[in-house]
Amino acid sequence: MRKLDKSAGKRGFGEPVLTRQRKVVLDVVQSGDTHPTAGEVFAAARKMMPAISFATVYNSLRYLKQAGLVREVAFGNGASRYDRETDRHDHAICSECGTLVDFDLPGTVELIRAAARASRFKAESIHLTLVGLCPQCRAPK
Amino acid sequence: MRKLDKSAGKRGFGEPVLTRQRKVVLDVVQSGDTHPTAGEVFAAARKMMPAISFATVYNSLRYLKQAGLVREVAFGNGASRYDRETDRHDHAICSECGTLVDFDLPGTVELIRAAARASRFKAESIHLTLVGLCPQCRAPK
DNA sequence: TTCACTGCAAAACGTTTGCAAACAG
DNA sequence: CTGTTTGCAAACGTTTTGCAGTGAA
Repeated sequence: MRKLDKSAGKRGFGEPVLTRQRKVVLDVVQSGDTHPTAGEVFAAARKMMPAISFATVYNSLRYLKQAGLVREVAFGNGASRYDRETDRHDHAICSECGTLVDFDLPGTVELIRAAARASRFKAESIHLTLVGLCPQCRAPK
Repeated sequence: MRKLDKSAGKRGFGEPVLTRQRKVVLDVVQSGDTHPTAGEVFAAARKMMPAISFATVYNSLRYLKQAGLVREVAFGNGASRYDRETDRHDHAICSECGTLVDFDLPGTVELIRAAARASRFKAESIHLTLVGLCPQCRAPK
């Protein structure tokens, strides 16, 4: 799925244009398995490039997302979080500490088919989120 | 009318109260199988009670949600939508027209167990959302 | 030069909150 | 009378946008 470039016709063959700032933003998202919010990405990016602006971080995240280099995880109406893992996967969020982790559930092909049947939709993607207690928070104190 | 849950701890005594405005808001949410946004609820509520304010609609929705009478469906960072169906169920959202429908997927007990195992979380609830084309949008015009 | 990208500030959007007045018990 | 709820407006957090200036092909 190389679905880049929605408007800027000129550019070569759908190759992502990684400017310095976009590279910084990408590095931040990829440099850990946390799922930073845009604000957190901004703070981290600023340490590498003090002049970068909030808008550029947002623009970059949007660009990287549509370029398929990061994934946005929008959960509730709070701040979106950004995920370096771009393949299909599921999320678990801790109801106590807010930790968000990726995991992979086998059998999603079957799942998506069952969901499509039950909803009568033509399936494009399926999103599965588990809410519960993360290993740390479930541990007895 | 249903018995309300008073276990909400915070307030000392006093039954949860369905005031006129809360009743109107509840009626709006329950009077269709659409999943209105807070703004849409506000618009509809105004027709029944022209003096009702935006803040009251929000406050009422929050109240009704925690009283277990409506369910909030927060999807992405857009506006939350409100669902009269309070039992566990899944959602399908149309990528073309935005239609949101409820459906029920059998086997979610097994699913939640598998997800808990894969994530090592202690499961509380699981949310499954299918993105695709609704029956209308998939149909040839 | 050209054209996309950056940075800034301000707008947009959905939601919450502070407060005085209205109201229910 | 006491405590809750309302309505208003203003504040809030997140994201987008308008626009002038920058910088790379």
